[in-house]
Amino acid sequence: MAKDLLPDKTTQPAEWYTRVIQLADLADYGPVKGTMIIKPYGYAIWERVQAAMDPMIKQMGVGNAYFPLFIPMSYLEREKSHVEGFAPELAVVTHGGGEKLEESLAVRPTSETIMYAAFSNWIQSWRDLPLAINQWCNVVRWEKRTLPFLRTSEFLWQEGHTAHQTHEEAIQMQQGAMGMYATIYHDFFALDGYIGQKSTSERFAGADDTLTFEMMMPSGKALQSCTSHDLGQNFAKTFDIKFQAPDRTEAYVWQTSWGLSTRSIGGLIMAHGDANGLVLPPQLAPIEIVIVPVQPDENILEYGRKLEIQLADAGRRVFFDTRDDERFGYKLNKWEVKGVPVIIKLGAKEVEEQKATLKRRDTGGEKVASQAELNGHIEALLQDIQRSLLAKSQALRNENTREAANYDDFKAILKEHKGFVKVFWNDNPEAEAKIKAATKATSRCKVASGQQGTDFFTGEPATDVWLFAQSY
RNA sequence: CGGGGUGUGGCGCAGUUGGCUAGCGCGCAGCGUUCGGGACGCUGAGGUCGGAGGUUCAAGUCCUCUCACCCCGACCA
Repeated sequence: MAKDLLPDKTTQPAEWYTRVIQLADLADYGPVKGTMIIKPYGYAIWERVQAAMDPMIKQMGVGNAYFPLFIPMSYLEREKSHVEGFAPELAVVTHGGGEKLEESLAVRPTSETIMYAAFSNWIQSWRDLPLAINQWCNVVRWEKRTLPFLRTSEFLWQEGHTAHQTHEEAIQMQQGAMGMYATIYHDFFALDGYIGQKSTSERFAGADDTLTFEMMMPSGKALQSCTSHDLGQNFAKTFDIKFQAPDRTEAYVWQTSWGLSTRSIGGLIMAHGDANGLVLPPQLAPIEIVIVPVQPDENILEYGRKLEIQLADAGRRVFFDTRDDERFGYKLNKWEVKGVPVIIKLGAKEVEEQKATLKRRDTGGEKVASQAELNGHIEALLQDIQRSLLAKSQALRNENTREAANYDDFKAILKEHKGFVKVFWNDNPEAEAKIKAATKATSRCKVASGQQGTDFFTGEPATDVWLFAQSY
């Protein structure tokens, strides 16, 4: 086992995390603070995410486009709360071609403003709606404290931006996007969390309403894993995005925006990783199966090549590790740290019996399959790994969700366990600031409303149920 | 931005009250022996000590300035 190579995950989570990223060859640090070089193995995971999500985005009627990296400062300044939210973390270009620029340019922290200035020109009639654009790109937010994938100064994401005739249609889009994200997290990342609304102080700068997907990490901290915003008509009014309706009246559009970033990979590493390194869900694994020969023996190699072809023909992402300068044990550890879901061990025994020994990464369990049954076994095994990783994630979430009736309970739970604390609460920024100062926890999302209860902080009647947690 | 810490081959580190040619482990290259859970031997390549200035016969080591990075907080997908 590779245990010795890694710091302990529970007692040294930060060291474990950064070390796994290095050992699994996912990423390296860039020369500028907070930047990272995503290496081919790490980027391949992102490509799997893109391959899964891009068709879903298109299915929602959203087309891919590309908008410029540079945004005139005046654009950002048009929407007041938007610029207030992003100003502290902007990277600004002041010089170009050796000369000081007339107007400084922000490196996009998100693309609402530059897109909506264009939307304003593109939208005249109700026939131009809905307008639905997505872009896969990088954005820059000058973060004070950074960690690879989880919080980097530059990160990759997709951002969807839509404009609609009615508020109902916009809300449907907002919810549709969040539904897609939930599917991606469930079915591909094998991660579960809670979907809900953000509080006044946590919502996106410029949005009327923000939906979020909040996941629990093994450390007891929550990770905001993606968001989907109902922008109302805030940007429509500042960017003058109007259309003429069939009844000849003029109206502002209703807008949404939604994004999922490479932070998701950070969540994946934290949530599924173990003492031996990365554990990848098969759906996102660049390599699903690696075949490792016990010895560089020609009979074994020949048999391995046969299995490799057999699996590749069945559509599996398989890699046959034929390096002859690394020994068997070394290779096993190498691939385990990299989180490959299934390792096939091949030795003289397997060749003779025309079998294969399959070892699953998540549990470490082994079984033997004949060559004839191999494809079926692999298929079932990959599905089972995917399923049980999701179940594990759900169990972690459930075990770390506790209810508190009052502020004392609340503080006691956070102190003892961290995790999510479920409470009745009336959304109130001042109260939230006080709670945060005292406990480091903030509201993560509202998960229910229309119930009967008592605000855990003020003791007043409340109808909304919220989750609080410390967050990454 | 506040508190703490670290800068010496690719990585991890040692280097004493200043003293000779700056070491060790891992990794890397070549050759050989090995090969069912991180093998071993031999040979070899690779650093001018974060940077600048200073003290001294002599600086990795002392002084001044400076830069970078890491960890802990406040800000955040």
